[in-house]
Amino acid sequence: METLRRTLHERGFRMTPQRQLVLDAVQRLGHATPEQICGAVQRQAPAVNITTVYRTLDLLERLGVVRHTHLGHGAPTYSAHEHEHVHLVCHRCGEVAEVPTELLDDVARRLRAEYGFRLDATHVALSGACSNCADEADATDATEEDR
Amino acid sequence: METLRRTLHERGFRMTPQRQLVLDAVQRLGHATPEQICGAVQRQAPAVNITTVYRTLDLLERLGVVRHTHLGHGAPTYSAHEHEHVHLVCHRCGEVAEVPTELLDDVARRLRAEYGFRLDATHVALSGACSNCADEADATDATEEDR
DNA sequence: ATAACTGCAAAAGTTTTGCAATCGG
DNA sequence: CCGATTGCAAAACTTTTGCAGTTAT
Repeated sequence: METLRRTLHERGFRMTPQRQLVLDAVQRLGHATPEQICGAVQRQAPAVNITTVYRTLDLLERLGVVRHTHLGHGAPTYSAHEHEHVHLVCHRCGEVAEVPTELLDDVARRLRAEYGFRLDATHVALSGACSNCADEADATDATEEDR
Repeated sequence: METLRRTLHERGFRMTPQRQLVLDAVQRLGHATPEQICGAVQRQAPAVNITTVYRTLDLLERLGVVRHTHLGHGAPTYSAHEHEHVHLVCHRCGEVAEVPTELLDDVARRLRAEYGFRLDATHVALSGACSNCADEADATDATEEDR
Protein backbone atom coordinates (compact mmCIF):
# COMPACT_ATOMS: atom_id res chain seq x y z
CA MET A 1 0.00 0.00 0.00
CA GLU A 2 1.56 3.10 -1.31
CA THR A 3 1.47 5.87 1.26
CA LEU A 4 0.93 9.45 0.26
CA ARG A 5 4.06 10.48 2.09
CA ARG A 6 6.11 8.17 0.00
CA THR A 7 4.54 9.17 -3.28
CA LEU A 8 5.28 12.78 -2.46
CA HIS A 9 8.84 12.13 -1.40
CA GLU A 10 9.60 10.18 -4.52
CA ARG A 11 9.07 13.31 -6.50
CA GLY A 12 10.62 15.72 -4.04
CA PHE A 13 7.45 17.06 -2.47
CA ARG A 14 6.66 17.28 1.21
CA MET A 15 4.09 15.61 3.30
CA THR A 16 1.69 17.92 5.08
CA PRO A 17 -1.45 17.38 7.09
CA GLN A 18 -3.42 19.41 4.56
CA ARG A 19 -2.46 17.08 1.75
CA GLN A 20 -3.53 14.04 3.68
CA LEU A 21 -6.82 15.69 4.56
CA VAL A 22 -7.54 16.57 0.98
CA LEU A 23 -6.76 13.10 -0.25
CA ASP A 24 -8.89 11.55 2.50
CA ALA A 25 -11.77 13.80 1.53
CA VAL A 26 -11.46 12.94 -2.14
CA GLN A 27 -11.49 9.23 -1.39
CA ARG A 28 -14.34 9.54 1.05
CA LEU A 29 -16.53 11.71 -1.17
CA GLY A 30 -16.24 9.72 -4.36
CA HIS A 31 -16.52 12.49 -6.88
CA ALA A 32 -16.68 15.97 -5.57
CA THR A 33 -16.00 19.50 -6.63
CA PRO A 34 -13.13 21.49 -5.17
CA GLU A 35 -15.64 23.38 -3.09
CA GLN A 36 -17.20 20.23 -1.67
CA ILE A 37 -13.80 18.84 -0.91
CA CYS A 38 -12.84 22.03 0.80
CA GLY A 39 -15.97 21.88 2.92
CA ALA A 40 -15.20 18.35 3.99
CA VAL A 41 -11.63 19.23 4.86
CA GLN A 42 -12.66 22.29 6.79
CA ARG A 43 -15.00 20.27 8.94
CA GLN A 44 -11.91 18.61 10.31
CA ALA A 45 -9.51 21.50 10.04
CA PRO A 46 -11.30 24.82 9.66
CA ALA A 47 -8.13 26.75 9.02
CA VAL A 48 -7.37 25.07 5.72
CA ASN A 49 -7.78 27.52 2.91
CA ILE A 50 -9.53 26.75 -0.33
CA THR A 51 -6.44 27.94 -2.15
CA THR A 52 -4.59 25.06 -0.61
CA VAL A 53 -7.27 22.67 -1.73
CA TYR A 54 -6.93 23.83 -5.31
CA ARG A 55 -3.18 23.60 -5.18
CA THR A 56 -3.26 20.20 -3.55
CA LEU A 57 -5.72 18.76 -6.03
CA ASP A 58 -3.51 19.99 -8.80
CA LEU A 59 -0.50 18.37 -7.25
CA LEU A 60 -2.23 15.10 -6.47
CA GLU A 61 -3.41 14.95 -10.01
CA ARG A 62 0.06 15.47 -11.38
CA LEU A 63 1.16 12.66 -9.12
CA GLY A 64 -1.54 10.46 -10.54
CA VAL A 65 -3.18 10.03 -7.15
CA VAL A 66 -6.44 11.65 -8.09
CA ARG A 67 -8.01 12.57 -11.35
CA HIS A 68 -10.67 14.96 -12.36
CA THR A 69 -13.67 14.39 -14.51
CA HIS A 70 -15.99 16.78 -16.26
CA LEU A 71 -19.45 15.75 -15.38
CA GLY A 72 -21.07 18.02 -17.90
CA HIS A 73 -21.97 21.12 -15.97
CA GLY A 74 -19.36 23.61 -14.96
CA ALA A 75 -17.49 22.21 -12.03
CA PRO A 76 -14.93 19.49 -12.47
CA THR A 77 -15.04 16.72 -9.90
CA TYR A 78 -12.15 14.89 -8.39
CA SER A 79 -11.93 11.26 -7.42
CA ALA A 80 -9.28 8.88 -6.28
CA HIS A 81 -7.46 7.34 -9.17
CA GLU A 82 -8.19 3.77 -8.19
CA HIS A 83 -11.51 2.50 -9.41
CA GLU A 84 -11.77 3.38 -13.04
CA HIS A 85 -15.21 3.81 -14.37
CA VAL A 86 -17.29 5.69 -16.83
CA HIS A 87 -19.70 8.26 -15.46
CA LEU A 88 -23.28 8.58 -16.54
CA VAL A 89 -24.75 11.93 -15.67
CA CYS A 90 -28.42 12.61 -15.85
CA HIS A 91 -28.88 16.07 -17.22
CA ARG A 92 -32.29 16.33 -15.61
CA CYS A 93 -31.71 15.41 -11.99
CA GLY A 94 -27.93 15.49 -11.94
CA GLU A 95 -27.61 11.95 -10.71
CA VAL A 96 -24.24 10.39 -11.37
CA ALA A 97 -23.91 6.68 -11.97
CA GLU A 98 -20.81 4.67 -12.61
CA VAL A 99 -20.45 1.84 -15.06
CA PRO A 100 -17.48 -0.33 -15.96
CA THR A 101 -15.12 1.06 -18.55
CA GLU A 102 -15.52 -2.18 -20.48
CA LEU A 103 -18.65 -0.63 -21.82
CA LEU A 104 -16.53 1.51 -24.07
CA ASP A 105 -13.96 -1.06 -25.04
CA ASP A 106 -15.41 -1.62 -28.47
CA VAL A 107 -15.75 2.06 -29.09
CA ALA A 108 -12.19 2.62 -27.93
CA ARG A 109 -11.00 -0.03 -30.30
CA ARG A 110 -12.82 1.51 -33.23
CA LEU A 111 -11.64 5.00 -32.43
CA ARG A 112 -8.13 3.73 -32.28
CA ALA A 113 -8.40 1.86 -35.54
CA GLU A 114 -10.39 4.35 -37.54
CA TYR A 115 -9.15 7.66 -36.21
CA GLY A 116 -5.96 6.92 -34.31
CA PHE A 117 -7.66 8.39 -31.28
CA ARG A 118 -6.83 6.93 -27.90
CA LEU A 119 -9.85 7.16 -25.72
CA ASP A 120 -9.56 8.01 -22.06
CA ALA A 121 -12.90 6.69 -20.98
CA THR A 122 -12.78 7.95 -17.44
CA HIS A 123 -12.22 11.60 -18.09
CA VAL A 124 -15.62 12.72 -19.20
CA ALA A 125 -19.11 11.67 -18.43
CA LEU A 126 -21.74 10.42 -20.77
CA SER A 127 -24.79 12.57 -20.62
CA GLY A 128 -28.38 11.56 -20.90
CA ALA A 129 -31.48 10.82 -18.91
CA CYS A 130 -31.44 8.36 -16.04
CA SER A 131 -34.16 5.76 -15.84
CA ASN A 132 -36.27 7.80 -13.44
CA CYS A 133 -36.14 10.96 -15.46
CA ALA A 134 -36.46 9.22 -18.80
CA ASP A 135 -39.85 7.95 -17.76
CA GLU A 136 -41.22 11.15 -16.31
CA ALA A 137 -40.01 13.32 -19.10
CA ASP A 138 -40.89 11.20 -22.03
CA ALA A 139 -42.63 13.92 -23.90
CA THR A 140 -40.68 16.90 -22.71
CA ASP A 141 -37.72 17.98 -24.76
CA ALA A 142 -34.37 17.58 -23.12
CA THR A 143 -33.22 21.10 -23.64
CA GLU A 144 -33.62 22.74 -20.23
CA GLU A 145 -30.79 21.00 -18.58
CA ASP A 146 -27.59 21.70 -16.82
CA ARG A 147 -25.22 24.56 -16.13
CA MET B 1 -36.54 26.29 -44.05
CA GLU B 2 -37.49 27.32 -40.59
CA THR B 3 -36.61 30.94 -39.99
CA LEU B 4 -35.41 32.16 -36.65
CA ARG B 5 -38.09 34.80 -36.61
CA ARG B 6 -40.74 32.22 -36.87
CA THR B 7 -39.28 29.93 -34.25
CA LEU B 8 -39.16 32.85 -31.88
CA HIS B 9 -42.68 34.01 -32.62
CA GLU B 10 -44.08 30.57 -32.14
CA ARG B 11 -43.09 30.77 -28.54
CA GLY B 12 -43.88 34.41 -28.00
CA PHE B 13 -40.37 35.80 -28.32
CA ARG B 14 -39.24 38.65 -30.49
CA MET B 15 -36.92 38.80 -33.40
CA THR B 16 -33.96 41.10 -32.98
CA PRO B 17 -30.84 41.73 -34.99
CA GLN B 18 -28.71 40.55 -32.07
CA ARG B 19 -30.38 37.16 -32.06
CA GLN B 20 -29.80 36.67 -35.74
CA LEU B 21 -26.18 37.67 -35.38
CA VAL B 22 -25.60 35.25 -32.55
CA LEU B 23 -27.20 32.40 -34.42
CA ASP B 24 -25.21 33.21 -37.55
CA ALA B 25 -22.03 33.21 -35.55
CA VAL B 26 -22.82 29.89 -33.91
CA GLN B 27 -23.52 28.29 -37.26
CA ARG B 28 -20.48 29.81 -38.85
CA LEU B 29 -18.06 28.94 -36.06
CA GLY B 30 -19.01 25.33 -35.56
CA HIS B 31 -18.37 24.93 -31.88
CA ALA B 32 -17.37 28.00 -30.02
CA THR B 33 -17.38 29.38 -26.54
CA PRO B 34 -19.63 32.27 -25.57
CA GLU B 35 -16.62 34.52 -25.66
CA GLN B 36 -15.64 33.47 -29.17
CA ILE B 37 -19.18 33.90 -30.34
CA CYS B 38 -19.30 37.31 -28.80
CA GLY B 39 -16.11 38.25 -30.57
CA ALA B 40 -17.51 37.15 -33.90
CA VAL B 41 -20.73 39.05 -33.35
CA GLN B 42 -18.92 42.18 -32.28
CA ARG B 43 -16.88 42.18 -35.45
CA GLN B 44 -20.14 42.89 -37.25
CA ALA B 45 -21.89 44.86 -34.54
CA PRO B 46 -19.47 46.18 -31.96
CA ALA B 47 -22.21 47.45 -29.69
CA VAL B 48 -23.58 44.02 -28.87
CA ASN B 49 -22.87 43.20 -25.28
CA ILE B 50 -21.61 39.86 -24.05
CA THR B 51 -24.53 39.76 -21.65
CA THR B 52 -26.80 39.62 -24.63
CA VAL B 53 -24.80 36.81 -26.11
CA TYR B 54 -25.18 34.76 -22.95
CA ARG B 55 -28.88 35.45 -22.77
CA THR B 56 -29.37 34.70 -26.43
CA LEU B 57 -27.49 31.43 -26.31
CA ASP B 58 -29.62 30.45 -23.38
CA LEU B 59 -32.76 31.28 -25.25
CA LEU B 60 -31.72 29.63 -28.49
CA GLU B 61 -30.90 26.54 -26.57
CA ARG B 62 -34.28 26.46 -24.90
CA LEU B 63 -35.76 26.78 -28.36
CA GLY B 64 -33.72 23.84 -29.52
CA VAL B 65 -31.93 25.91 -32.13
CA VAL B 66 -28.48 25.49 -30.67
CA ARG B 67 -27.02 23.17 -28.14
CA HIS B 68 -23.99 23.27 -25.96
CA THR B 69 -21.39 20.65 -25.42
CA HIS B 70 -18.81 20.25 -22.71
CA LEU B 71 -15.56 19.65 -24.44
CA GLY B 72 -13.78 18.71 -21.26
CA HIS B 73 -12.08 21.86 -20.10
CA GLY B 74 -13.96 24.69 -18.53
CA ALA B 75 -15.85 26.48 -21.23
CA PRO B 76 -18.94 25.03 -22.83
CA THR B 77 -19.16 25.36 -26.59
CA TYR B 78 -22.24 26.02 -28.62
CA SER B 79 -23.14 24.71 -32.01
CA ALA B 80 -26.12 24.70 -34.28
CA HIS B 81 -28.47 21.90 -33.51
CA GLU B 82 -28.39 20.39 -36.95
CA HIS B 83 -25.50 18.09 -37.61
CA GLU B 84 -25.39 15.65 -34.74
CA HIS B 85 -22.07 14.21 -33.95
CA VAL B 86 -19.88 13.00 -31.17
CA HIS B 87 -16.89 15.11 -30.27
CA LEU B 88 -13.45 13.77 -29.69
CA VAL B 89 -11.25 16.15 -27.77
CA CYS B 90 -7.56 15.71 -27.50
CA HIS B 91 -6.55 16.65 -24.00
CA ARG B 92 -3.04 17.38 -25.13
CA CYS B 93 -3.44 19.73 -28.03
CA GLY B 94 -7.10 20.58 -27.64
CA GLU B 95 -8.02 19.47 -31.14
CA VAL B 96 -11.68 18.68 -31.58
CA ALA B 97 -12.79 16.06 -34.07
CA GLU B 98 -16.27 14.97 -34.92
CA VAL B 99 -17.41 11.45 -35.56
CA PRO B 100 -20.81 10.03 -36.41
CA THR B 101 -23.08 9.30 -33.49
CA GLU B 102 -23.51 5.79 -34.85
CA LEU B 103 -20.27 5.06 -33.11
CA LEU B 104 -22.13 5.01 -29.85
CA ASP B 105 -25.24 3.23 -31.00
CA ASP B 106 -24.25 -0.07 -29.44
CA VAL B 107 -23.26 1.60 -26.22
CA ALA B 108 -26.50 3.52 -26.17
CA ARG B 109 -28.43 0.34 -26.65
CA ARG B 110 -26.62 -1.38 -23.82
CA LEU B 111 -27.01 1.55 -21.48
CA ARG B 112 -30.68 1.62 -22.23
CA ALA B 113 -31.09 -2.07 -21.70
CA GLU B 114 -28.86 -2.54 -18.69
CA TYR B 115 -29.29 0.73 -16.83
CA GLY B 116 -32.37 2.37 -18.26
CA PHE B 117 -30.11 5.25 -19.17
CA ARG B 118 -30.89 7.17 -22.34
CA LEU B 119 -27.69 8.42 -23.80
CA ASP B 120 -27.45 11.82 -25.39
CA ALA B 121 -24.38 11.21 -27.42
CA THR B 122 -23.93 14.74 -28.63
CA HIS B 123 -23.78 16.53 -25.31
CA VAL B 124 -20.35 15.62 -24.10
CA ALA B 125 -17.08 14.95 -25.72
CA LEU B 126 -14.98 11.87 -25.49
CA SER B 127 -11.58 12.68 -24.18
CA GLY B 128 -8.29 11.17 -25.14
CA ALA B 129 -5.24 11.67 -27.27
CA CYS B 130 -5.50 12.41 -30.97
CA SER B 131 -3.32 10.48 -33.37
CA ASN B 132 -0.64 13.16 -33.50
CA CYS B 133 -0.33 13.52 -29.79
CA ALA B 134 -0.66 9.83 -29.08
CA ASP B 135 2.49 9.21 -31.07
CA GLU B 136 4.60 11.99 -29.66
CA ALA B 137 3.62 11.37 -26.11
CA ASP B 138 3.77 7.66 -26.02
CA ALA B 139 5.86 7.49 -22.92
CA THR B 140 4.63 10.59 -21.15
CA ASP B 141 1.77 10.21 -18.74
CA ALA B 142 -1.42 11.90 -19.71
CA THR B 143 -1.84 13.82 -16.49
CA GLU B 144 -0.87 17.38 -17.35
CA GLU B 145 -3.84 18.09 -19.47
CA ASP B 146 -6.74 20.41 -19.69
CA ARG B 147 -8.58 22.95 -17.58
C1' DA C 1 19.21 26.05 7.36
C1' DT C 2 16.49 26.30 3.40
C1' DA C 3 13.34 25.32 0.10
C1' DA C 4 8.59 23.78 0.06
C1' DC C 5 4.22 24.90 1.68
C1' DT C 6 0.38 27.56 3.62
C1' DG C 7 -2.88 31.33 4.48
C1' DC C 8 -4.44 35.62 3.34
C1' DA C 9 -5.69 39.23 0.37
C1' DA C 10 -6.13 40.66 -3.99
C1' DA C 11 -6.52 39.76 -8.92
C1' DA C 12 -8.40 37.58 -12.83
C1' DG C 13 -11.82 35.22 -15.45
C1' DT C 14 -16.50 33.91 -16.32
C1' DT C 15 -21.44 34.17 -15.86
C1' DT C 16 -25.49 36.43 -13.74
C1' DT C 17 -28.48 40.20 -12.17
C1' DG C 18 -30.83 44.77 -11.62
C1' DC C 19 -32.45 48.51 -13.98
C1' DA C 20 -33.40 52.33 -17.04
C1' DA C 21 -33.68 53.08 -21.85
C1' DT C 22 -35.05 51.16 -26.27
C1' DC C 23 -37.35 48.53 -29.62
C1' DG C 24 -40.58 45.08 -31.82
C1' DG C 25 -45.22 43.68 -32.77
C1' DC D 1 -48.77 51.53 -26.47
C1' DC D 2 -46.84 47.68 -23.74
C1' DG D 3 -44.02 44.33 -22.67
C1' DA D 4 -39.86 41.98 -24.39
C1' DT D 5 -35.11 42.99 -25.05
C1' DT D 6 -30.83 45.37 -24.68
C1' DG D 7 -26.65 47.67 -22.74
C1' DC D 8 -24.34 49.01 -18.89
C1' DA D 9 -22.60 48.60 -14.37
C1' DA D 10 -22.23 45.95 -10.62
C1' DA D 11 -22.57 41.59 -8.29
C1' DA D 12 -21.61 36.77 -7.73
C1' DC D 13 -18.79 32.94 -8.46
C1' DT D 14 -14.80 30.20 -9.31
C1' DT D 15 -9.95 29.79 -9.82
C1' DT D 16 -5.28 31.84 -9.79
C1' DT D 17 -1.40 34.66 -8.10
C1' DG D 18 1.85 37.29 -5.10
C1' DC D 19 3.88 37.36 -0.89
C1' DA D 20 5.34 37.05 3.83
C1' DG D 21 5.34 33.89 7.44
C1' DT D 22 5.63 28.88 8.70
C1' DT D 23 6.99 24.15 8.42
C1' DA D 24 8.99 19.71 6.78
C1' DT D 25 13.29 17.58 5.97
